[in-house]
Amino acid sequence: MKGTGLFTSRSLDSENRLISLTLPNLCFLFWFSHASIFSWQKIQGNKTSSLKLEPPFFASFCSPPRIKDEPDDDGFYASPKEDSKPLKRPREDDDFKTFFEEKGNIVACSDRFLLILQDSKAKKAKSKDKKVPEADKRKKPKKEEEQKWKWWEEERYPEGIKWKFLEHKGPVFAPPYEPLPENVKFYYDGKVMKLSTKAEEVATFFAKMLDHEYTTKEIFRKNFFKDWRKEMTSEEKSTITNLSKCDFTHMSQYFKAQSEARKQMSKEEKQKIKEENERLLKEYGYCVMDNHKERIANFKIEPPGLFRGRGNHPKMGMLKRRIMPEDIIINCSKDSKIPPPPPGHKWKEVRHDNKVTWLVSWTENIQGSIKYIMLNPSSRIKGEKDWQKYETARRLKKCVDKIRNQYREDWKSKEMKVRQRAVALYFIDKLALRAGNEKEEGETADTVGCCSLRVEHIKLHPELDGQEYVVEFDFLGKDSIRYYNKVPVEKRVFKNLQLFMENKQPEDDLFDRLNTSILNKHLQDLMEGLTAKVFRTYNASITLQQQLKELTNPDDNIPAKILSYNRANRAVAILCNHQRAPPKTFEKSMMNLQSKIDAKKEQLADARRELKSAKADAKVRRDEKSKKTVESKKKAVQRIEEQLMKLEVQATDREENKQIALGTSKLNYLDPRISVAWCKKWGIPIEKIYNKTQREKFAWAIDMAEEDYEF
DNA sequence: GCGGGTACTTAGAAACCGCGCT
DNA sequence: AGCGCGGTTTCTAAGTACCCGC
Repeated sequence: MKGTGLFTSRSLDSENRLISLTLPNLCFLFWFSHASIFSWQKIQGNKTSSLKLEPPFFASFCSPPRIKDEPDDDGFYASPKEDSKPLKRPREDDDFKTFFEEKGNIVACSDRFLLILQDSKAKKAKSKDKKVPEADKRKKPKKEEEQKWKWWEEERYPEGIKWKFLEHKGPVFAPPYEPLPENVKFYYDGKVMKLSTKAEEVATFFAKMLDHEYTTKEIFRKNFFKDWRKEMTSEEKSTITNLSKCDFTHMSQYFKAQSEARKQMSKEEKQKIKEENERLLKEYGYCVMDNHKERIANFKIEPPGLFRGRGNHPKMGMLKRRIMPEDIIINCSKDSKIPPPPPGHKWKEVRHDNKVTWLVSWTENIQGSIKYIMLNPSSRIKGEKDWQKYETARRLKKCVDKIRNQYREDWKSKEMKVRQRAVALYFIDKLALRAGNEKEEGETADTVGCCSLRVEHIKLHPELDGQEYVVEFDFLGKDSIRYYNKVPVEKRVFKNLQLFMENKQPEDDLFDRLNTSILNKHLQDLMEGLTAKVFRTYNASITLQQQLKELTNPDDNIPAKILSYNRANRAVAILCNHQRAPPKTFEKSMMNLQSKIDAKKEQLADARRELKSAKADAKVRRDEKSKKTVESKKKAVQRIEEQLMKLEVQATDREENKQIALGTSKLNYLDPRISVAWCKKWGIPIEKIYNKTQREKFAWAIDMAEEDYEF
C-alpha cells in the first residue's frame, strides 16, 4: 500500500473467513496501551465469522489526548437545552398564528396547508407579505426557502412543548389483500385444496418466505401454524392439522414469477408506478408543523405479515395482523384540518397532545407495544434533539475525568451496591456497552446489556496470553449480535468481579444489586442529563475526533484522506460493536476489484516501458518533439499510478469493512460537526462523507461547524 | 423499589434504484 | 437494451429512558 502510508499488511483467509489486520499504530500511551487482541464473532443465525484487530486502538478512547485547554464557551454553540436566552431570530409561528386568527377558522388553516403542499412559493406570498419586515425578507434567499429553513437559528420552545400547530393527512394503509388467481394451487397432503380468503392470505405470507431460513425453524413454524389455524374456517381447521403436509411451492413459484414480471415491466409501466408513489409521497409524506412543511419518516402503516424477530425470538412466525383505521390514534392540532378516516371507517381516537412528537400511533399485536408515525430526521423536531444529544455528550467531556476518578474510588466502597454500580459504569465507559434494561422473559430473544449481564457471560482469567486480570466477555447484545472480547482490567475490578460471582449460578445476574434505573439516577447526580447511553455517544465522538487527528496525513491526496476517515469511522464502529453479515457478493466483488487492479498494473508496466523507450529515443534525437513525447508519457504513467492507488485504497477499505457496519455510528453516534470540520480543514467535499440523506439530516451541522470545531 | 405504560433512538437486513458496462 | 453491482432508501425490530401510581 504505497502512497497511503497507513496500511502495513492485509491478509485474507477465505477458509475460515478471518481477516487479520495490522492497523496503523494508533496506540495511546495510557491505561490500555498494553491491551490485547480484540476479536469478536458474529453468530446471528448460523453465520459464524470472526474478526481480529490488533493492536489496540479500540481501547484508546478512554484516554483522549489532552486537548489544549478548552475555551470554555468559544466554539461551543449554545446547546439547545441549556440555552435560555434567545440566540437569533425568533420563531416564526406567531406569524402564522396571526394569519390563522385573521382567517379565524379551520378552513383557513387547511387552505394554508394545501397551499404549502402545492406550492411553497404561493404560500410565501400569502403569509409573508403581511408581516415580515423588509429587512428580514431580503436576507432570505428567494427560492426554496422552505427547504433551507434554518431552524437552528431560531429560538426553541420551552421544555416539554413540541409544537404549536400540527396538521397532516393521516397514514396510508396497506393495500387490501388480493386473492390468488384460480390456477395457483395450494396442496395439502398431496391434494389440491381451495382455501378461504383469510386462510389463503396468511398462507401467502408463509409462501413468500419459503426460501428464507426462518421457515425451517421449529419455533417459527409452530407460531405460524398456531396463528394460521386461527384464521381458518372450521373445515379447514379440521383438515389442515400438520404444517409439514402443506405444500406452498406452487404459491411460492407464482410470487417469484410475479416479481420477475415486475422486473420485466416496460419503461412506461415502471414510470407509472413511480409517479403513483410520488403522488402518495406528495400527499401523505408531509405535514405542516409550526409554519413549515416537514417530511414524515414512515407515513405508511406496516402491512400484515409474519413476525420476523431477530436472533432466537420466541415469537417469530406469529401473525402480524392488519392494522385498521379503528386501531389508529391521530394526533394533530385542534385547529387543524383533521384527516378523515377511510370511507366507512372511524379512527380509534383523535387527540391533540403537543407534548409529544408523533402524528399517528397504534398498538401492535405481537408484543403489545405502541408504534408511531413520526417526522424525518431532517425535521426540526428530530434535528434539535440530535443536536442536544451531542451537546450533552460534550458536557460529559468536561467532567468525564472527575467521573472516572469517582468510579475508581467506588470500587473500594464498603457497599456492594456502590461497587457494582462502579464496575458496571467502568464497563459502559471503557467498552461502550449498552445500559442493559431488564426484559420480560420469554417475550423476546435472550439478549443483555451491561446491567443485565449474567455470570455465564463473563469468564475471569487471572492470567491469559501473558496478560494479567483478563475478563472474557461473550454474550448476545441488541439484535442478538454477539459481543466477544477479552479485556485486561485493573486488579480491583477483577477482584470485585470475583466477589460478585461468588456463590452464584451461571444464570444469576452479575450485578444483582443494580439496574439501569439505579445507575441512571446516580449518573443524573453526577451531571444533569447524564445517562448510560451518553457514554456511548461521547466515546464514539471523541474517538472519531482523535482518530482523525492521528490518521490524517496532510500530504495524502483526497482518496487516501477519505480512507483515513473511514478508518477513524471504523474504529468507532468496532468500539460500538456495529457488525453486519458479510455481503453475499463480497468474495466476488473483491475478486472483481482485484482483477481491475491487476489490469491496471499491467497497464502501468506498459506505460512505463513506453516512457523508457521514449526517453531513450529523446536522448538520441534530442529534438523538441521527442521531448514532448517523454513528457506526455510521464504524465500517462503518473495518471495510471494514481488510478492504481485509488483502486488499491478502495480494496483495502472494502476488505477492512467486510463485517463492520459504518452507517450506524455515522448516523447516530458521531457528532456531525467533527466530520464537517474535518472536511473543511482538508478541503474534502462534504459529499464524499455524507450522501444526500445524511446531508439533509445534518444540515444544521454543515451550516454551523467551522474548520476549528472541537467536540 | 417495582410493574406497567409511553415516547423516542438505535439497529441490521432487505428492497430498491440508477449507473456503468457489454 | 439488458445486466449486475453498489450505494441508498425503506422497513420495522429492539433498544434506552422516564413517568406514574402504588
